[in-house]
Amino acid sequence: MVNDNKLTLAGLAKLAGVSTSTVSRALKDNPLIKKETRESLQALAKEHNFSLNRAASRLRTQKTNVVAVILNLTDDTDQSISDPFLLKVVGDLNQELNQHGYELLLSNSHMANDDWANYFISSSRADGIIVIGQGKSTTQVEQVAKSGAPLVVWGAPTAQSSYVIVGSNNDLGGYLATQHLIDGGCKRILFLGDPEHAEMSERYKGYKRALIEADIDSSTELTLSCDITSKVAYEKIDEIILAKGLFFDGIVATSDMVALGALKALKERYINIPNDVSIIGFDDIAMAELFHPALTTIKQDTKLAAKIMVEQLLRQFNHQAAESVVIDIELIKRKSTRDS
Amino acid sequence: MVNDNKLTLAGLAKLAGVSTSTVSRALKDNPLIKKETRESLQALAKEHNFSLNRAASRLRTQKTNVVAVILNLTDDTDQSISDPFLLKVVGDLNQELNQHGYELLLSNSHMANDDWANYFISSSRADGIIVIGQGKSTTQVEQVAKSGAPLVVWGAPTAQSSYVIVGSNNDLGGYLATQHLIDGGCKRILFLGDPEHAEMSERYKGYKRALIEADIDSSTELTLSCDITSKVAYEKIDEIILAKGLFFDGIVATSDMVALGALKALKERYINIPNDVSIIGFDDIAMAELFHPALTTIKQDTKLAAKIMVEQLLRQFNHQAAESVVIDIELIKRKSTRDS
DNA sequence: CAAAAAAATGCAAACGTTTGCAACAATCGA
DNA sequence: TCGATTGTTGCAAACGTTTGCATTTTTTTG
Repeated sequence: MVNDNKLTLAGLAKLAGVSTSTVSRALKDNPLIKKETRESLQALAKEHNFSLNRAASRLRTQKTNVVAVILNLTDDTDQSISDPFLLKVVGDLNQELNQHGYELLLSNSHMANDDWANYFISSSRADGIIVIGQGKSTTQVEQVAKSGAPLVVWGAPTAQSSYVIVGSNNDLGGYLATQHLIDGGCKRILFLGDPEHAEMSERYKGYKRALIEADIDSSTELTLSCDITSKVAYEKIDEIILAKGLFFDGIVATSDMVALGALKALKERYINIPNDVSIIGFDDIAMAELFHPALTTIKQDTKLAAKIMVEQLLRQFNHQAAESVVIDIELIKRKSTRDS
Repeated sequence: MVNDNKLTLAGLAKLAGVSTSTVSRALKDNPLIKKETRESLQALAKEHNFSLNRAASRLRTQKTNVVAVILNLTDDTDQSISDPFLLKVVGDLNQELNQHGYELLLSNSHMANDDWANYFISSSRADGIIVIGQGKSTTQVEQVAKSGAPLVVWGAPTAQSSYVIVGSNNDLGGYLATQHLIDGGCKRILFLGDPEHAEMSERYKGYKRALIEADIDSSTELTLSCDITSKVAYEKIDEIILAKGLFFDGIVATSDMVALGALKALKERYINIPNDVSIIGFDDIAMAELFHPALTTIKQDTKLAAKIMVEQLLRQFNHQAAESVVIDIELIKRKSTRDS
């Protein structure tokens, strides 16, 4: 069963008594080859379970059919590992890429090489790059963009960006989340997250806007900057209550993980959710509804996001114009907030 | 900045006034080349930020430096997406592979092609395969093994396996988990999971053994077969309580996600955890301690697992003997079980 | 100082595809 | 029946590296 010297196109050709060009074309179902020969060659290939040497064809065609997906983590913490949302995006991208005949080369920003365009594209490891998350610094991404390599990033779409960004309507998300709390009667609403982070800052804007429109306290005392992990969120909430007491009655968290960390801190103090404090998250990870109380959140549609990202990347492969796109979000009402 | 016709080895050679062989060797720091020329060529390469064409070198060397990682999902449900544990393993593998100069090509068992060895290895897309999860059917994996391709699978190690399996000591895990519940005073302990699944059945064995040793009810009435998702676990617990009432006082769940689904079902009925029912999970996902009560569980060391899997794969690359290895687990006591 | 040994570099042949072009075979129209 | 047209296949040159071997340069040695 194991044939040590693997079969090549030339080998198959000799077996069939035709030239390599014929076999090559036949296997790609090229109509240049007579239908019968095509079919018989395909059958022969299957019989000997032949498989094309991808290294060779990539060299010849200068196309890899691989897309590098880079998890752009914030430097300090292993956000990737603790945040199911990003990994869900990876999973959905994989699905979508496969459907278009591409494969997914997984990387993260902790890799040795910093010049992504060079490392992935010039070296012909991949045809394009998808970066998940803008992190705090965008220098690496901008470098890729400048190199002209096909690129799509998941983040906060802005009009003036020099590269294609696909992302949720974070501003609206922050707005709707905040408004939902207001509707439920919250008067002092905490923003919990990292306003330095591109996406999060959009959510922050929406939060601010909702507060101002409703003429509710929007003092900066209410914005609590913290990393996007449940652990840090937990600690932040814990220490601020210790320091100032329970001076708020609502929390807009920038991610479900953050919300869940906050939730834990509150529940440990026997604070009633949602009556004493309402909490709303962002993402709608699978676990959100498992918690008690089930987490109200702003859902990001990762399936659609993956579809669009791949589409925009393919457009670049084909030298068509690609554009940033904003994806609709949706308020998912559960039990961690009061009904309006 | 964008040089449309990329620089090749030959180009660099011409620039430096040497031969391609010299440049090739110099860039690999081959001591055959005089140290000074080596350094000057490396500097030149960096200056023009040259990067080797990987397709070409792969073709020439017949080595890809890529490892295919296949998420072996159970057919029906998207376990990958909902289960953070598997994705954590992927993340850790990525880290570990990178450290050894390999890249990670991500796939899942839903891909079109079923002949993994052919698709990944013969086609020289990758040098080896790591399969995460044995699922219910092992035919695909066995086919890879038979092909002789370098292979490591994450699952339930068994002595008589024809391929290398790395996995936790599931039997011991199940045993310790059950014993912990017994120590806490539980008398009727439910096993919640899928005994058909390789790893889970090992855990089941441990569970049984602990019960029998302690001379506690181990009737099959107490084993509840369910898929490895929180949703199904939730439904199962819900419906069994509806049908039979609360006839148990402990649950050994085969994964944290399953445990969390059960937890939710119980809490919705205001059943006290851990006093009315104690619950213990398996995996120790990041979220386990966020829940209320924080989930007691059996921790699987994914970092170590990744390290060992990669090590065993590299051994196969070097034609050294590789072997299945069992990884120690650890009981993490939290709040969903009573102290002994 | 010449010959031998050692060190440094270059030549050229692979690796396995793809594809423009040439060549041959079959069909057609007049 | 013979050119012209169309349909089918083969030739051979890339694609950009790596590497055994030959060749040149430098160093050593008697």
